[in-house]
Amino acid sequence: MREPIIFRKVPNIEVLQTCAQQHADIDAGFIEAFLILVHTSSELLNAGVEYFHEYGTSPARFGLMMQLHMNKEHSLSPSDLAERTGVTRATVTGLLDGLTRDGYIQRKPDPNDRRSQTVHLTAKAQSFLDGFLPGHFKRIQGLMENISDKEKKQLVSILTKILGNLSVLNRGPQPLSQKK
Amino acid sequence: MREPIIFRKVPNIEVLQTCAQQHADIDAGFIEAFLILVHTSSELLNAGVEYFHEYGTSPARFGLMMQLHMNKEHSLSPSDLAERTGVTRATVTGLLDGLTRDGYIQRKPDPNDRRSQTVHLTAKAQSFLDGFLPGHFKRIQGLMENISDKEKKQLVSILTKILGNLSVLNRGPQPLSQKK
DNA sequence: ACCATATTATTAGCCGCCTAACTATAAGCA
DNA sequence: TGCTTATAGTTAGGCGGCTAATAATATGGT
Repeated sequence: MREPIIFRKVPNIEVLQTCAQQHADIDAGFIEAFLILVHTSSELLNAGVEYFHEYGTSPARFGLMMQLHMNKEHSLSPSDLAERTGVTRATVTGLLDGLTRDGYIQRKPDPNDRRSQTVHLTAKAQSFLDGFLPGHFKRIQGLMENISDKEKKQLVSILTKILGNLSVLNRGPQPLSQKK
Repeated sequence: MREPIIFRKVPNIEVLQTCAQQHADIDAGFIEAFLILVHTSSELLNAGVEYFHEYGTSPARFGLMMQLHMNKEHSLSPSDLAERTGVTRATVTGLLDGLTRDGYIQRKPDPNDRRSQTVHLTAKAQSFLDGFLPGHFKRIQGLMENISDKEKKQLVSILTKILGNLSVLNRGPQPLSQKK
């Protein structure tokens, strides 16, 4: 089976780099580090997709089920799920359709708000998660465990710095009045 | 505009972690580092998607155009493009359809092999790339440039280690005979 | 020279993501 | 009270991934 691609294998790791070299004032080292970062993560995610697939599910579905699983009441509204997993409500609708069809969740009308619903895990989903989670965590741990504590700290610190750059860049030159 | 999501915002950064704590023999620190890695990269990619979008293109289309741009003959077959960008030929067909429709590339029959084609950048694509590339590289550099050389090396070394773990895991217990 | 096999591009259909538009309901205010 | 505005979920349609199947053409072995 071909590995799924989350975000281009690597956006042209050598190509981009060769090209970068033709531009003065660009340090190819930065570009390289960036590409390796993106590449590694994309490989991790691709492998994850395959792993989920072997267990008959997907990252998207798993995300929803985990949110329900971890919630006190074991139920949330579709809007909540969208908010917590970071996708649109439209996307959640589609995913819930599939999960319902396959018997992992159930939608019930919300007694307090007739626009709204509550989503519940079925017994099938519960037992799926019980079987799936230990291996899932072990797998992730296996991917990281020859990383020393010191390296772990370095990694987190560097990544945090990069994330910071991103949000500076995003919030960029903000409009002065943020009208509400 | 809502930020696009490449791979779930973060696969439930606290949720997964809280849950991991309930499993003995799992070090939540590893899970955390993993999630931050994936999260950072996903944010970088999401921001990238937006940036490409502002310029009327997408990472996928950019990838193809770059391959053509960097190639000596300034042309490649769809199969080659698929191979180099790491997506299926079917995906390339679709992307080329769009790029053709919008006037960035042209398909020509391959004189040597009647199954095959050669894909060429148009003048429009050339001038698009000329205008786009410098800012593109500068943007990436801006995301990385408060990372010291030492940190850059640490980052690359750690990521390489993780990549290594992945390929060990993938090639896992290999069948003894690799039948061609 | 021929037939089996491989390769090229395309198609059809699914998934997960998006935006935009719609319906129904709730909430807030004049 | 009734009108306006906001919110919940769905739908429709597009994009970029994928697999599997297809037609046309090359290639290789006997």
